[in-house]
Amino acid sequence: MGPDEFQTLLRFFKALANESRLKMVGLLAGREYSVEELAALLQLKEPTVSHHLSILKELNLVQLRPEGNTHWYQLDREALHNVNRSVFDTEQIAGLVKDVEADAWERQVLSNFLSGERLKEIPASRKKRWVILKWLVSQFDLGVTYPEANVNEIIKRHHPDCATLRRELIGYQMLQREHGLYWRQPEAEWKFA
Amino acid sequence: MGPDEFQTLLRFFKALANESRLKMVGLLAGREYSVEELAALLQLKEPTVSHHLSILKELNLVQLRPEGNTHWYQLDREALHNVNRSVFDTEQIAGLVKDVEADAWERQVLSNFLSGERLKEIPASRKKRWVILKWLVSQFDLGVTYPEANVNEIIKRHHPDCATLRRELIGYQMLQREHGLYWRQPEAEWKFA
DNA sequence: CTTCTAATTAGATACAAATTGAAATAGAAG
DNA sequence: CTTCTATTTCAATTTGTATCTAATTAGAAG
Repeated sequence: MGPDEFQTLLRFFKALANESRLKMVGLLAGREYSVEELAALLQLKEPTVSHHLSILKELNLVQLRPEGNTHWYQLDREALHNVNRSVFDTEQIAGLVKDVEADAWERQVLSNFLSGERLKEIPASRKKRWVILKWLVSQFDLGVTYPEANVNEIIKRHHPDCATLRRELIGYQMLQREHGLYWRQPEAEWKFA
Repeated sequence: MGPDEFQTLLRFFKALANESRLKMVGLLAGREYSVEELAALLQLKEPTVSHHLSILKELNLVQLRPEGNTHWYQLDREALHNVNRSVFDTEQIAGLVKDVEADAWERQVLSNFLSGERLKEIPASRKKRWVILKWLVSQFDLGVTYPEANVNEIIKRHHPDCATLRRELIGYQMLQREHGLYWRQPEAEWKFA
């Protein structure tokens, strides 16, 4: 389900999210009504009813049968049923929002805490610290072993407190240490908890 | 389905008839999100997201799982499914509007053309004339035979043109005539066409 | 206890939609 | 052709809702 269908679905909900229109759908499910009759039943003026009917008509929810001056409207059950199926197949709901960028939040955290290559401060909350550390560890190359002095130097390019950040990287197992040598771990090995 | 359920249904449509909320439902169908994350993903401020979530929450469309300061929300598929069933069973839709008075239009026609017991004018359109004649024939008693002079007299209480009205009553077979005597027909015998 | 973080609530503003009276249109009737 | 009726279109008003900033609450961490 793509963005087009999302907009269609949205228009459908907007159409039925109105007391007068929802009542009209209920009435028209029973039998045909003219604009005049609907206006009387719903206590509205004809122009108002006509406006609502045009909205339902655009979505093919109602059908029009002209007879002289009178326009008879009735519900198109088939159209209603089609929308039903496409809406409430819960498997598809998740696909509605393909256009929402999945990592927007992480990019926002980065842009909040970074000033160019410089880390303005270390986030206090674990969730955000995680995002920053992911970025920080990407400054190291995979498959390369670094002596501690080298690690500190790289971190200091971005923030003065290299001790804390190094400890955090180890804690989340983004960086691994053995015999005073450090190397970057693949993402699968990181531990959030 | 009574008026309460109608209002619930209406609130449901209103809840989903909003681009931000519909996207949220789509996202939350996939996994849990915090308010902060949703705000970033949808490019909204946290208070706005909070407001939308409260609307979805009132309808039990989403569930809240607090964890420290973070509030994790996710979709309640069950609730969504329940609404689905109650909505699109088209047999029930007609019942939604029990509260709409079925004869509101006819009563309006009567009040437009009557001034007390007096008929202000004879409606030109067939639909409305039918309503007026139904009322007029109710002035006669069932099972009683009236001579023409008597019929005219009764009609003249409401409108001077008793000839036209008498002819119309006969035409629609609301009144029956034989050998100069008239009597009222039961409603089943009337002919609209 | 104080500080910080995430979420909610309150108040204000701006945008979108519902409703209506008046005017225009299309068809029926005289 | 003119008149009348039902509907629709148009313009203007009102109502309602989404969104924001600022202030408040509840929980965590120092």
